[in-house]
Amino acid sequence: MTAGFVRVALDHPLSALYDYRYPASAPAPTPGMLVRVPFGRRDVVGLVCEVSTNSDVAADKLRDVSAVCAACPPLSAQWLLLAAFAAEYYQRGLGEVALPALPQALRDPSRWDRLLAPEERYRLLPAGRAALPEALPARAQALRRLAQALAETGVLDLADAKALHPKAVPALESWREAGWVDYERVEFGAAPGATKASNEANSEANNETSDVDVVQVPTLSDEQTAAVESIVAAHGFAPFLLYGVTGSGKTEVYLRALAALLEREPDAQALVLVPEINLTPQFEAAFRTRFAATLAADAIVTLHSGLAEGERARNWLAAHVGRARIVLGTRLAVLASLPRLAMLVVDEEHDPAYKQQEGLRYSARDLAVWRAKQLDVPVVLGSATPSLESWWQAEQGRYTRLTLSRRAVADAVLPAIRLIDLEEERRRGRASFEGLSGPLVAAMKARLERGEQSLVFLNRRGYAPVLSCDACGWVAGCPRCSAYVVLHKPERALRCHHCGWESRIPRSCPDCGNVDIAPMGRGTQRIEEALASAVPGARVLRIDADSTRRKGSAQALFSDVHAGDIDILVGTQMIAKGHDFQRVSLVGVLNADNALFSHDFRASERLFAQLMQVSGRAGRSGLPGEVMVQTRYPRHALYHALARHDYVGFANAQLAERRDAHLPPFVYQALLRAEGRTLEAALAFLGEAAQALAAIPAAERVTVYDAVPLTIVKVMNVHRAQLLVESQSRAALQATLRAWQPMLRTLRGVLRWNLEVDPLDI
DNA sequence: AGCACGCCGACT
DNA sequence: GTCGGCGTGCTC
Repeated sequence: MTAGFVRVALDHPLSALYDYRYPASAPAPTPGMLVRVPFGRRDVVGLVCEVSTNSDVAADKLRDVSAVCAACPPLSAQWLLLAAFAAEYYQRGLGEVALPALPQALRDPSRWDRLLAPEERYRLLPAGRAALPEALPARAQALRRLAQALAETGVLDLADAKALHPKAVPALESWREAGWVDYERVEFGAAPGATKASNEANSEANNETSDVDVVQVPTLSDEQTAAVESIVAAHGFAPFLLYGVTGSGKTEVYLRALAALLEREPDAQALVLVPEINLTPQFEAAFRTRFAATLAADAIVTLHSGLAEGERARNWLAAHVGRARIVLGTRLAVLASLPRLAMLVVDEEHDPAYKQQEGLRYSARDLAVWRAKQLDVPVVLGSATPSLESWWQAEQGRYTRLTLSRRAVADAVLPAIRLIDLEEERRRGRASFEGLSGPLVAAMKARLERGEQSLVFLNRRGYAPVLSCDACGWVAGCPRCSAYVVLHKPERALRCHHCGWESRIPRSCPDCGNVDIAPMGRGTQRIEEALASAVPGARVLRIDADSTRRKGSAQALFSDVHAGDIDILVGTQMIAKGHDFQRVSLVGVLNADNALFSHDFRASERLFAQLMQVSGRAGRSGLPGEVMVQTRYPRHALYHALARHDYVGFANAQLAERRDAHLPPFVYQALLRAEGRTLEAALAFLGEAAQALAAIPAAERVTVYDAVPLTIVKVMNVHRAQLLVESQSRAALQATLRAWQPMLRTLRGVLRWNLEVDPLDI
């Protein structure tokens, strides 16, 4: 006896939906429901996409839905359309898009009950915090454990309490009568981090995170006012490109526009995307402070991969049920379920971090624009250096451009940018020390004397990128990759940045026995070491992926900088983004030249954005800022534009070049990548793929390039090559790719392959 | 993607 | 004689 059939999407590479019988005893089926189904030999969670009274699948193959997640409201039809669009556009199966977009905890049926049940918990009140430690007899171990658990986080889940003490309930109830704790029952989906902030017992913890935000609301500049007014006045789909120089107060524009929206529409939700996890705490603090009076604390939630599974699921559910009004997150948040989404913001929209580089390779910025269009709502893309794609949209008038041309803080002007010609320094015999030129060292010393901070940017971590032998030319390479291994001095190791392989540093050359093997080139560790002697007395801190490996350590390191405990900060692009350093008045840029001559046509766009971004860290609070760029090509057009802060000139010149060279955004591209045991196998696969493509009718308007090895051909003993296809017509490219995939599946000889639409790295 | 089945080389 | 290598094929 069944009520009917459901077509279910599963996280599985085939695009097909799978039919299951739906039991009559279960609640009526609807699209968007989560179900547990048997699949092959295992049980998986699937998403109901269609409900039907019949099925074309043979009766002996059909199996039953084994459980229904009834407590979770179904995903909306609009969310299903978003998933379907992303699947189609990025050439994936619906299930491959929809299921990974859900929090992991929801994909585990054994956690459904706990996740979706109302949470019962006790909250420690200030009176209890003071009185409890005194009130408990020293012998009462179990009671003390309860009190301690309460004191740690301020709340204690009923289930956890029972695990700590068999008679926890009567104990907690007696504390409640004494006015020490409070009992609360929280509907599922509430965000615990958010409710915490509303409680005075935890207000200290809240203040700690808000050291960078300004509590009073700043006055807007004319340009900011105009930008806010345009956004607020928008109705329907309205894409804005908020082009604002670094420090011009783009965040303030977002805050005002969001405040106006949330006030006008009491149910509306907003999605705010930031490029990386490091930036969520400072945004969250700013948002919480600003909306403390108007929004319930649990109406602001964050979504990013740094959250624990449980918290991520609760935050996701808070958005899904509409309790969260503002969702602040990294790229994965663009796929959150937001039933009343009314505005989207993408901060630093040019940032490559918005592009997912594995699995479903989506652009969160592009999907944000799509969602805005689907829902007929405004979307604000903010950047000091917009992506050429977005800039071109604005040039054509498809996006409304809002310009903030001046820094927001009174007296804060854009920093002076000075190019230091390394060739000339050398010709004139001027002293340089370990890659730090004389003028840069002198400038850092001056900052140290004035009690100001310097920032040194070098996009290369480790001590030295190469270890080589002078005598025989041996170079330390990775045994598994076609790449040099990087010398890491503090860790006393050679490390491959592509596969993680590590070895001890050899004392002599393994080939010829020469003991004079020397590190070549410089990474952040070496610069950190050099700064200690170049600028005596300076407190130097390094921030890069190595120094922040431990969870949460990046936050701690950055707060040292904000607190003024650091004189010179050296680091990779991690230090370039978003941070509002108050005392930094000097930025030094080392070794940026290699990106000038990259074969990747986007390299100069990226470099320009990065240098503008890092330059923007200087002089934000009104101190005169200075940027020194060490280069061997001081006459390069990119540096010229940089020195004039001329994004517009740079962007228009780049666009002209792109147009002449038939490059994006004037063509649409896709990349087929293959991984084989040998390079020949990978290339052969791509060759056959190119032949197969020629047979597709829509491919008439598609250009296929020769298959080429990737720059790093071998990673983890796997050889990689790629094939670029492009077209002036997005539709033709899409149609071609769709017809191509089944052909690719019949080809053999390769370990793996994948298709990427709108690739960023070529 | 998992997870089976299946058909050939080096080991208790 | 088996343990196990990864090629091939299937999952409602």
